[in-house]
Amino acid sequence: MTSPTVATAAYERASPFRSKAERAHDRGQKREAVLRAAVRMFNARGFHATSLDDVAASLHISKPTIYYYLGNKDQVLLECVTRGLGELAEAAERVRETPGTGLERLRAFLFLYAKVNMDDFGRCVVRTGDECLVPKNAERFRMLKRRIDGAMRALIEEGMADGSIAPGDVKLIAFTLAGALNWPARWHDPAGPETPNQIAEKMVGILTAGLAPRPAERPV
Amino acid sequence: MTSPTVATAAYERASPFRSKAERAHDRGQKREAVLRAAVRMFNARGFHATSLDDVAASLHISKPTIYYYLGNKDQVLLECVTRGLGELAEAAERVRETPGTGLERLRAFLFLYAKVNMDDFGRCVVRTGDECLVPKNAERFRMLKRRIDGAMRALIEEGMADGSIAPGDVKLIAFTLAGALNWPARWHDPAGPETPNQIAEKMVGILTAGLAPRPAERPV
DNA sequence: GCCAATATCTACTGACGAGTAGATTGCATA
DNA sequence: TATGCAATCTACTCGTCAGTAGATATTGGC
Repeated sequence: MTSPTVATAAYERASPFRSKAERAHDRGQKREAVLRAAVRMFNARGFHATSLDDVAASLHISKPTIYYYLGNKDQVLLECVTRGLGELAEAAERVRETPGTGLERLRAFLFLYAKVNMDDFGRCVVRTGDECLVPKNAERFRMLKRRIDGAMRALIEEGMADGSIAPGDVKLIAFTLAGALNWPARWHDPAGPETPNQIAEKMVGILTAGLAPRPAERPV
Repeated sequence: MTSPTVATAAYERASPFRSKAERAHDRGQKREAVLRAAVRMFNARGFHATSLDDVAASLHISKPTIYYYLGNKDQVLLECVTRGLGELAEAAERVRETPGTGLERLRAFLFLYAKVNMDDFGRCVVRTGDECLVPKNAERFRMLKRRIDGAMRALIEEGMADGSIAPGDVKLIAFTLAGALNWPARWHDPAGPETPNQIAEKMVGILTAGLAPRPAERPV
């Protein structure tokens, strides 16, 4: 954690005296470590059941250090969910450049969406209710979630327009897909046998195809 | 709440003196009211963020009265989720007598499952994590959930066996379906325009058919 | 009219946990 | 080498809340 990782000459790298840039980098690393410890514990025990003393203890530091790096408990949670939602927004961004039909693009998004939800910050988004945050932060949280939902609906509409998705209630379809792909945030065990990739792939397949069997592809 | 509802002669019914049965009935009603108030508040604010003092205040009673009727906070929560899981078990039971293909029977179950999840106790099941309960109760909670999951998987397997459901990973299909149908516990607003019946119906349709359009039914 | 059971309250204890004050240490640069 | 900034700690305050002790009606049965 204290070893410099920015590009420096060898003799500098061995020196115990850190440059300004190195110290800033260190600081960033520590901030990151604190955030990660917090989100893991929030996910494992729930936000209200997690005390900042516990989080601090897991890193062998004291509570004021958390306040030094991240601020109060509410800000910690806000940053966690903002990270998660940022990852989802990035997924939406990446899909914007994906070619293909509406369905193909939606599938690409759903796949990334599912994977984020099996990661620390994504899981936190799913597991956190508005009621955990103070009103001002909760408003921001809702706003960011609405944006993701909007991206998903846009893809669904696109698919309906080009005929690659069957017509239907767009809002309810979005909620159904989101619900199905959020759920792994509750049950997925990173130590389990199946990787997030495999799970995401299969789930997207199930949602695309539906339960009822499809007639075999007919040659044209 | 104090009016007797068991069958009694008219003069008895007007009497301010209640019979043993009537008093027992009253007591049951009160117990029920306390449980309902608790589950509503748990759902609205989360378990940890809800104090029993708040629950008591919402009924214009005092905290010890809750202990008198229901026991400690953990027991209250356990009873809430046990109720919800009881409703789901009842749904599974009812489907056992439903005729039809595996898919038809599964659809019937999913429909009831979705509706329970938009009800007070069902919502509580979804919103409650194992980590909210003391270990002993959490174990019981998990066991009851496993039973519901087992019922769903059995129906899926039945459908695969009779060809009404496309073959696939049974466990993951069950999780996908459960996730999608659990999600309304988070977003559904009973005061909203759509009834639980309508929502449940549409969601089951989406999951059965899948996103991709199906070729029009071909006449044999 | 008295006893026991039922139902409910007020008023407390004890623990836990968020958040802060202020001291301390160590490095960095003038 | 003195000064100031960065990083971290110990030791508190204060509020909240689960859970309890024990008092106080009310009422039914004898």
